[in-house]
Amino acid sequence: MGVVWERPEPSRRHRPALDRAMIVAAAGALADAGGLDAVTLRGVAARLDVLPMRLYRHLDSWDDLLDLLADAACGEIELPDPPSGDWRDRLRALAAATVAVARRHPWYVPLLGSRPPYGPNGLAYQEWLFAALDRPGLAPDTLMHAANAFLGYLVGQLHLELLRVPAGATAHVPPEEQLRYLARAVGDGRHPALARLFAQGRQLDAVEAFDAGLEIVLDGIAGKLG
Amino acid sequence: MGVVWERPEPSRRHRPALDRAMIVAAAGALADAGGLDAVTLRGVAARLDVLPMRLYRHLDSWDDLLDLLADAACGEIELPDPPSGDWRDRLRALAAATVAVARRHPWYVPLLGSRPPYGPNGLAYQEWLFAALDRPGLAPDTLMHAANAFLGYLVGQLHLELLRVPAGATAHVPPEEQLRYLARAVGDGRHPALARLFAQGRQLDAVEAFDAGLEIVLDGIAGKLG
DNA sequence: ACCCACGAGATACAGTGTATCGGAATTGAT
DNA sequence: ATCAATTCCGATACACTGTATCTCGTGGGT
Repeated sequence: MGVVWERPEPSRRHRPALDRAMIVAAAGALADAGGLDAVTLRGVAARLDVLPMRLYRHLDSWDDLLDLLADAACGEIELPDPPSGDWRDRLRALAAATVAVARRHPWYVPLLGSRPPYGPNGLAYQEWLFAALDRPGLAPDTLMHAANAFLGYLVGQLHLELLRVPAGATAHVPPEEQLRYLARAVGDGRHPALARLFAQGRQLDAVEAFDAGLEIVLDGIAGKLG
Repeated sequence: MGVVWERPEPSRRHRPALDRAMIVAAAGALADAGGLDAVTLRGVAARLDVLPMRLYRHLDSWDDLLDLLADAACGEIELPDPPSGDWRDRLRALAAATVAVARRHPWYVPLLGSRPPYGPNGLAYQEWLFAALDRPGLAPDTLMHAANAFLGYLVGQLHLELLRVPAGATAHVPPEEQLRYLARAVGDGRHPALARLFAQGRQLDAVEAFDAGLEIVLDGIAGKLG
């Protein structure tokens, strides 16, 4: 146990108070640096210069941290206040604010699709969305369906976007080889439609694809809202 | 090391040949039983009555198994051959076949959103989708945007669906308490739109929500396809 | 001034995916 | 048919996860 003299002074009690916000901030920083895999209990604790088990004083479990992290990212989404324009403009603004955060924090995307959006920021987000679509006399079902289509597209497209850019986030397979494989696989004669597109050589730009899809969804919603 | 006599006879060589298909099948069975978390290298090996490291003869890494699993699930999606009806009918059929598999194998949803869809079945799926939308004279960009909107909605909505049904898949929080929390949180006066919907008491049915959203997206696509 | 209870600290455990290494079994060649 | 070579199985070990538990030093209440 060591002798008294060389034991560090118990200057505790003045330690930085360590609250949930600090923990989430540390986790977010780790995620920004190394992706979701990089955020680990011991990692967060180390970044806060604290022993791992101390985090359990503020978290019930690891999943709690993911929920907090997701809601924190959601809180970074800038909801225009007051909302302006017609519902199309408002939804466009909401989508833009959301993708901005998702592209800044790619780790937010899997969380967005896997954690219940019931934190304070998640609720505020939903409130804003429903308020943006609602209008006197609108049938509740129509409202929910429109909001759902919007959210569904948003979440899915963000996932797809993430799948495209590294073109194989799984391993250290160089994107170039991935392309060669695709060319080979698609050119086997049994994928004429894909081969045609592939021959076109037109790479699908992420932001263009997102915007075009969004307009499609908005058009569809417009059909229901009248 | 034990004596020779009590060492089991080396009757090997007649062992079941253990190929990728068996491994994927075992993994799928585990996932069906206990979710994606239940499929683990040692678990799969145990189910095949094989030592864990033997799987590495057929897999380069753990991620490989997830890719194989995703593509296997994708292969379960029944693509009507030949495709029939107009493009709307075809896309509806494709969506229906996809959700059928996703609801049968909930573990497929996260894979769908996180693994590149470039396996043989994934490519076949995409080929079918593009072929279903394509027509002579259609601009390639329009084709891609339509397919993208469709896929984006599909992937996202399936994720949302998964988020709704357990209403908190994260922990053993009883759905009832989750509801009580929501009622409290939404009724704080700062969420009037949500509160209104909540008061309506109308629960969002999964299949109804999916179908309604799909029609919205299809309407939007129709606007682009003319 | 005493006691008690709370929280920090360390260690330990059951898991995960993966690397490595010795030896057995199968294959190919002489 | 015998020997050499190669393949691949079996086991152990490692680094890493999240988490439980147990022991104290410490601070605050009476």
